[in-house]
Amino acid sequence: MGRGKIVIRRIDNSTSRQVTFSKRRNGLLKKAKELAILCDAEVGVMIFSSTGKLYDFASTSMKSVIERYNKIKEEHQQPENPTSEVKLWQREAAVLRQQLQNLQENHRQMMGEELSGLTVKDLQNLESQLEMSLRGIRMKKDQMLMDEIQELTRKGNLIHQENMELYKKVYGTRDVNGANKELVVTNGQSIGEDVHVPVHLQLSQPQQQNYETPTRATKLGYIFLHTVNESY
Amino acid sequence: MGRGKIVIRRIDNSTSRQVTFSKRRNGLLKKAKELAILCDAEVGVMIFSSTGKLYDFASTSMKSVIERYNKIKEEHQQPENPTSEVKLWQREAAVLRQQLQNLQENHRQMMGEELSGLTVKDLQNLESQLEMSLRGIRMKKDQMLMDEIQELTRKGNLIHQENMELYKKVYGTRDVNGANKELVVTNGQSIGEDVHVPVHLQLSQPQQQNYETPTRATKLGYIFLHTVNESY
DNA sequence: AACTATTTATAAGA
DNA sequence: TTCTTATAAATAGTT
Repeated sequence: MGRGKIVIRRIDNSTSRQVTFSKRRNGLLKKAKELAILCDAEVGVMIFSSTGKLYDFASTSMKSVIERYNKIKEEHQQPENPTSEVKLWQREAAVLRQQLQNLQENHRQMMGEELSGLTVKDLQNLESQLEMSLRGIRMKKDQMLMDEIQELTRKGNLIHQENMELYKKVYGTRDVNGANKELVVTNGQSIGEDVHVPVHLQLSQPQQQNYETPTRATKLGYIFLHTVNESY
Repeated sequence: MGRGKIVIRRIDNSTSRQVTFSKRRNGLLKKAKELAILCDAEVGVMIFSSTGKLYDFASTSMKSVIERYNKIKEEHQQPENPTSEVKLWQREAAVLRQQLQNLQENHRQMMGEELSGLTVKDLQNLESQLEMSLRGIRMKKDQMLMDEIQELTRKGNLIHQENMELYKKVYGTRDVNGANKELVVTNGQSIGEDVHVPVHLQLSQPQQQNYETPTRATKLGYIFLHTVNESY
């Protein structure tokens, strides 16, 4: 229900994720309220953002909802005494510390450190993973550079057109072409209306399989041209 | 969002109320799931129908959600908690949570995910890092495979020598060489005292720069041999 | 924080 | 309950 369809998986971009969180959180809370009113139901909703902030709604009170929940589940939520609260936090810290250690070990392995415990199979998996990451990162980087080039080209064209307009205003339309050359050839190179000539930009280490017998091609005198996007 | 607009007030007709409850309850639970996945949030929803039946969803577990809820509520109830031990542990948990988040972000980037916030420079650094890691991991993997080959060769030689000894004991020293040939040529290939012939083992994707004009080399009839270690 | 083109949810009817 | 369908509502992408 938006400009485009989305798949339900974690949103990578952290800004988008936050924006979506804010929108959908409000939507969820609103719908919870409506359900409670329309259908005479007791509803409780608790939402913790990834930064740990709490957003909640309860049609009656959260205490009541939780108690009713526990009653149905036939469990007991002990009313915290100070001693058990410390223990709670200690357990929390222990869990976090464990997660941190696991992730750190994983991270070190991805950095090519601490490989001693691994089997050949593990190493191969790691290798594949890094190759995949590398491909993604290079693609992203190249795309950014290409976008920048396109943007610069666009701006160049705008300025060029502006110059044309200005020229006409100054000199009229007589002999536009002749005098124009001096204006547009500013940097020893003309900025075309739109650059369609493919440029070989070797932004990343090329993968060998992307080149079909380059030696033969060059031997035959071909000029080996391709756009960056075709490298992947 | 239906055939007609409705006002949010208790639905009088009990059948309609029941039908609407069923539809909207499913909708609410679905949206709760989506929010949790899309935005990496911890979400808990509890719904009691007017007949007292419970429907719930928790992205992690309801126990965890309720505990976290109580934890946060107590934090706010007693901002000046006299037991500083609790605060100590809370701070510890906060620090750990922050470290975990940082590492997770870093890890995702190394996995080629969540690259949207990065500059070209960041991406280049990431790329170099991964290339370095990859080199280390490949070296380690190849070393392990080489070690295994060496170990197998060593064992092969030991067995070979053992066979020689046994042969001597059985047949004495007469005509050792002649009869020996039949014994050692077990697998169509002799296990030498020590294998000094370099073997081309393409254990990893070769880097193009490691090959000096291979086409020319093969054309000239050279057999392109090198040990694995020379690939790096 | 608004805007809107789309998708999604759902009210009503069968 | 379940399906269908017209319409309201939510929201993804954009500005």
